[in-house]
Amino acid sequence: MKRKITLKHIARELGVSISTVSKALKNSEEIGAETKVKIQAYAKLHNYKPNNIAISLKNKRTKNIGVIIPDIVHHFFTTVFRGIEKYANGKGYNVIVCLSDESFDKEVINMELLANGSIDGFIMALSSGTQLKGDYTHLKEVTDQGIPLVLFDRVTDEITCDKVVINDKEGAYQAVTKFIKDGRKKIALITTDEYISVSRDRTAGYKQALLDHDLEFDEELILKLPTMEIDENAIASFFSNTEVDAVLCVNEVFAIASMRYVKAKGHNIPEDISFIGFTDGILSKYATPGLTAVAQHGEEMGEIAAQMLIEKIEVEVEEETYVTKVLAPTLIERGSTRNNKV
Amino acid sequence: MKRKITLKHIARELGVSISTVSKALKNSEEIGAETKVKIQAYAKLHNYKPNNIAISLKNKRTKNIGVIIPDIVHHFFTTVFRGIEKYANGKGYNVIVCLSDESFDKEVINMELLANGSIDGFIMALSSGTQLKGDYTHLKEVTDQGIPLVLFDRVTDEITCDKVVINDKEGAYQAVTKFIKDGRKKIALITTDEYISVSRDRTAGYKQALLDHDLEFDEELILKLPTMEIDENAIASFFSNTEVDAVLCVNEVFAIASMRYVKAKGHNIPEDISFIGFTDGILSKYATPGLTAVAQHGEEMGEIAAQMLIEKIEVEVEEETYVTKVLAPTLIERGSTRNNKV
DNA sequence: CCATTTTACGCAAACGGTTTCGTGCCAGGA
DNA sequence: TCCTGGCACGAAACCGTTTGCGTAAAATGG
Repeated sequence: MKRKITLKHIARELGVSISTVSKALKNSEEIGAETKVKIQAYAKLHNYKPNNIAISLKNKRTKNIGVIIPDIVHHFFTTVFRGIEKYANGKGYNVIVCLSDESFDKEVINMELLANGSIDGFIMALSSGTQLKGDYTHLKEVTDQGIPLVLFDRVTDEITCDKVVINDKEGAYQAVTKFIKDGRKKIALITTDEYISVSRDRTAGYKQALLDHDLEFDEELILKLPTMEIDENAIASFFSNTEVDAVLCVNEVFAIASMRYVKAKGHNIPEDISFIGFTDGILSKYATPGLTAVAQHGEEMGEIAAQMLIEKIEVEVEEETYVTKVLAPTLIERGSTRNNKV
Repeated sequence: MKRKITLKHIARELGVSISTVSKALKNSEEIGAETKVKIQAYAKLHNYKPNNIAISLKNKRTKNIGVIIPDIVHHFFTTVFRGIEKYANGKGYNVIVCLSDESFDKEVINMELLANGSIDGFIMALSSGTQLKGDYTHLKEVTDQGIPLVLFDRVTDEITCDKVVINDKEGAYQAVTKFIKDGRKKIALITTDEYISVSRDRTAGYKQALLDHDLEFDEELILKLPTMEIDENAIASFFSNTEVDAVLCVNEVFAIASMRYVKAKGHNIPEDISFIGFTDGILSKYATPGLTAVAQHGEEMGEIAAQMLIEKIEVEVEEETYVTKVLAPTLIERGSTRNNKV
């Protein structure tokens, strides 16, 4: 077992001082050519690599960024993460991921742990627990310490920091407008509880589109599912009691589960009922028929978040400014809406 | 902006030495009750938290584990990651993720970077690039340095370390046996290139099951897709030229794409053709009909890998022993095979 | 040949902790 | 009064690097 070699080993072995070794390896002008060659050769031979931890301590820079997301199993977060990792890696940063599991407590614990020197900045999407509780002191503490923070997707106005979101209201608006253009009149919305910021915005877009096209807003046409898990019974009773010809869902799982139900009941998609779902993930793509979806551009969002964060980490300014970048959603048309290919 | 406070600050402020503060905060018996109370109160008031980096340098323990996987967007890797994160977090470890993107070079670079002190151990699944190249010197170097390593899913015999895999051969065997019991005779296999260890094992299980049930093995019934991306044309030409009544796919995307194609061609599933896919992911669950799948128990695999790794990190033994844990796959029956519910 | 500059390196502090080993002081015992 | 012991704390080494500064020895100049 060849343990890692340090400057000290090289110095002792070659009979020079540690600082000489350090300088020689940085090709400093201070060190004589002969000595440099000797030291560099020895270092290469023994595969010397400086210890990251020691360098971090010295520089107060870890080259790590912390990513805290509710869940990695959701396709959207996964794509965002990939964008973050890609950009960060290109800039020489590593990514530490913590899953909050939608829990306020886990979010707080993980942040505090990482904030004690392990990372140079955070990228995060708020857990539903945090949004429900409305308590953002853990974020405040982090920003107060001067640790850069970028929020994405699930954000809050309570915290002043860089943010990147898609225009959820606009996405819902586009979807509903598409339904209306296709002649739909009874447009339903399947969503989660209001405390999730994105659901709130999407509901607003839904209402706005109805209003703008002189359709009545009807509470009966909205189904709120309290959890991300599929409640088959709730879906069944909703469709039995409500007459609809189009359904907008705030995520693709809701959409796929609903499509499955109405297909089983003998309805045709998109002839009888159209569907649009948020999140253009793998399910939308491979569903039969393909699910028309509001693409959230997760990977791009991740790259932008990472770019904003690293910018804040690396450049010193006397007066910080914060921006909220709003990405435009894109409607990807597939077979679950009228007049389209499979 | 309240910068992080250090022992030095507290010491200076309270007129004691740094070591006194350190000991007081650890509730050492050496320090007088009065002084301890005073120091602890001050620390709490100013929210003192020790710097992780400094502790890492001192202890030569980072409490970080490195996870290197080919891609996070694949459901299987995602679930494994969740298992790892869950277990590791419970043990006070953070997880640094690097994506190799199926590339040998990225895998090597990321490993070398992390190996220089950033992590206490690695958990990884080999990239296809690495398996294709068959070069494992970067793994060897890591283990030679005494850094614990656990491989999962995509493993190699060339490296001596802990491993956790599912019995891929057995999974394929079970699937094919299921087909045969259902009366299928022309059983196809859609797979990737042989250099991926899991594909090789699954192909072996497929062949073995045919042999054991006196069915002829026919090369024509195997479709090899060179990349993970779906090649619609290859699928179309395969099904046009080959008569099959059952299809085993080495991942769910292949299965879903194939099902879609044969459905579009007017065949009924499972009446005319049955399907089974590996990876029991979200697609299998929400497909219509549901895809019968070989569950790989990713989350469990992740937990076990993390457990094995942390065990190796934390306990010192004079003679290391390595085990390969083989998990049993489970066939999850859904509507894509005969005699079953939707 | 002596003074000055340059070369080539070492010392030591610093990053933020932990921990071992002293050490000054006070109390108690003889 | 002197010695001993324990209490309460401080000094310093250490983890692995970086870097400003000091300084011998060599080179240069006059």
